Amino acid sequence: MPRAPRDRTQHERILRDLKDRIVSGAWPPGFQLPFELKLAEDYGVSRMTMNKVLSQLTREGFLVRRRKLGTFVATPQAQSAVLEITDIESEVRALGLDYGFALHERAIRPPSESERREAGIAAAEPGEVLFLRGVHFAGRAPFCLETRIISLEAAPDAREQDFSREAPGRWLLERIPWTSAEHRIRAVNAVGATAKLLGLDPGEACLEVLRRTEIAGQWVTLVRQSYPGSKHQLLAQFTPRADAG
Amino acid sequence: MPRAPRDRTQHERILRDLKDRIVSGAWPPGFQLPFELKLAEDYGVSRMTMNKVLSQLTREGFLVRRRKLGTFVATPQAQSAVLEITDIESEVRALGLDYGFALHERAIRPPSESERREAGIAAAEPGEVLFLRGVHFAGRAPFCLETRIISLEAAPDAREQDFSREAPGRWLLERIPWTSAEHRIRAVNAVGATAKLLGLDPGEACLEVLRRTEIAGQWVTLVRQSYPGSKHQLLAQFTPRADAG
DNA sequence: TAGTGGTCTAGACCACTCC
DNA sequence: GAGTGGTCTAGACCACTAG
Repeated sequence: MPRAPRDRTQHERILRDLKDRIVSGAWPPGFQLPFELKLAEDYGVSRMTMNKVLSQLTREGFLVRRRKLGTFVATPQAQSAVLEITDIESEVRALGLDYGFALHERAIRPPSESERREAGIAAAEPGEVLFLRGVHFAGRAPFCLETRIISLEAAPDAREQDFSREAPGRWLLERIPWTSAEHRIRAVNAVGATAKLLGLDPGEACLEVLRRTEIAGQWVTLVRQSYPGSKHQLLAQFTPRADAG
Repeated sequence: MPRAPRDRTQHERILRDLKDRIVSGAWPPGFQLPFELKLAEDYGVSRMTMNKVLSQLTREGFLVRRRKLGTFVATPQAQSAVLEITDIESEVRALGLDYGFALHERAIRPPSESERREAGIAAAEPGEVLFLRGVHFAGRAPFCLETRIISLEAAPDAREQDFSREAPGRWLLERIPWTSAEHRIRAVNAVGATAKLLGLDPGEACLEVLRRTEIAGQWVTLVRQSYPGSKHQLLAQFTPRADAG
């Protein structure tokens, strides 16, 4: 056939076709596909186009390719979920609620011992950090308690910034290009100030997200966000696998 | 220059170079790149190779491309973390601990109302599900309480399977190719059977992961995993953005 | 209408790996 | 050595969109 009838592009149509065969089980794990050149002929495209499709399916984890041996349907192993975490203001507004932020503490000081450890700051580094603590509101209800330190070396402009109304997360997001970060997610019992600021009874379960962001190996910010456990849940959407990048 | 000296491939070398410029801030958000053809000439490659690089950076969220206008450095917005979730046995063994699984309940029955709702089973569907509840052990300590239902339509072999020793997660993972799934992560206070099976005092915080897996639109399994909050945390590694797939 | 990105081709050379 | 995937080229046409 010379050309596809109603598909957007050639490789899209082939991609869909191959995925269908794999997820339907018609091509089970371990199945050997025809060789690249043969597939290209079968689908009536050039080898380059076929290669594009097969490369993408390999990146996505559907296929395994080995020189001289051929192309095989992969055995599913690791599952990678993509956890989308927008800034909290967007999250609250997406719920159709008014958003607000109230700053409770602000200080410029050297990082504490535990902060050094968690942010990965070398003991030799003499710099100061901007410490912030505040509450995000959804409507009139506390939505999230945020405790954060910001590297004044990575973000010197933060020193002059007034975060009494604007949450630091979005401010940073718009200015600092981050390259990597790390999440730790755990459940804790709310105690003391955390419980009080979130309007919880002591002992209620909280979802705690600890995020460390860095740019090119240097830490930018370390933030701990506590959500009332009963009122919040993180959503993660699965994809077959992350690409190698 | 006719050819690169010591880089694996042309597009790898260009990819690295462009990423460096973006994350270093030399090309800030909003910066307009030279046109594709110009870049290809500058780097001494064909337009196809250059396009491959620019397409990948666009998929990864570093760039935004618009016909007629040009190519621009993207403003970072949504952060997507890749949450790697291996099966629990691997997780436990990675900690250097012995792994064990103990099945507490097993039943074949129609899904309950709430299970229907959470798994997305149409009321019309008459099928039965395999219900399982068991505890994963790390050494002698309870590591995770798992409550699961499996679609006997999607996985008919599960009916004959004895899960008294082997956890159903890995069994499924090796047999059923999944196409998508969804996570809900929240914190709850342990009560009743959950607390007892995990060896917790009532009221202690638990991390609860609810996962729904499907293949080609049909649900396969719905599982609720409860971890003692104080002893477990999820780790998520950041990447700049997920590709569109 | 003109210029950009989006896609595709036919052919080529190389690298790896099994035989 | 032979056959596979990995990469690259030079050129082409198309689709979208700003002006």
